[in-house]
Amino acid sequence: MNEVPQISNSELKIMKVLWKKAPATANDIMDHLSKSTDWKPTTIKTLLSRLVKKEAIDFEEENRTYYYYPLVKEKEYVKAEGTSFLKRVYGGALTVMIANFLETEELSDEDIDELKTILNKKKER
Amino acid sequence: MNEVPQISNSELKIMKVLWKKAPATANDIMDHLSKSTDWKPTTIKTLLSRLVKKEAIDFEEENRTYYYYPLVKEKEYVKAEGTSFLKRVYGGALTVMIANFLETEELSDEDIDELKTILNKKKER
DNA sequence: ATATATAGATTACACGTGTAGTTGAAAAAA
DNA sequence: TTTTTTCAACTACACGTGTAATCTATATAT
Repeated sequence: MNEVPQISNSELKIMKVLWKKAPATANDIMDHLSKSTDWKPTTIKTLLSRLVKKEAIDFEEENRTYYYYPLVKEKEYVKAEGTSFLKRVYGGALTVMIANFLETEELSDEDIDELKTILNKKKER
Repeated sequence: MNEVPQISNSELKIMKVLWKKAPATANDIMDHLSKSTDWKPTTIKTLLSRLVKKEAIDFEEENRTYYYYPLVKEKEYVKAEGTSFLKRVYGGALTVMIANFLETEELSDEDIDELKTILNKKKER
């Protein structure tokens, strides 16, 4: 479990596609992202190259085409980002952070029940 | 309630000092931060200037010295960052995010009780 | 066999950021 | 009054990022 490299916002969009479906070619990714961005194909190539360099992804070649797949797992990334956010904004105070989200955001009754269930399970153990 | 400007990591350290105690001079800030960073005074000046430009802070002059104070409130910043993090990493799924934090981080029994209390209050309303 | 399309590699370029050094003007000290 | 200190302003400079355009080599179509 190596360090999770820094992944920029644009790069993250690529990662998300690969986490959903890999291996994928640059064109596959282009298709996925054409709805939400208007990136040119070269932009995607650039981002892919940078991600390879950072060892966030890797690829295998077949007939002059690269099939990319993630090296960094989504779980790892999410964990790392969460920890970093927690530290940067809340100085690491998890409870404060969660309390803050609970208080300032909208939650349905179902959401609330779900979270309570998790809390209960957590306590038992 | 204007938009919260982009505040970088280094700038955030300055903001945190000002949120704790304002108005403050560059030297005051230097003192506060000398324990946790080894920034040169000019670095702090630069960051202060950038924050003024972004209208995250402002200042009043007295005897050729600037007394800085925040324009962006901590609450506003924290809210904005939280929302942005939530969207970027979790696609906006608050419950998923909280559930994830609850599951992967350590929580004391007291923490758990506190959070449950918040949830209960939330539901009543 | 030659022209064209295609994939990846290389180059580009502006803007934000981290981190200062230098300059200029005013205040304080000598 | 001349020197020194002290602010803030201006300049610097490398690196990451967002976003491509161009180049090069191969594959494909004619």
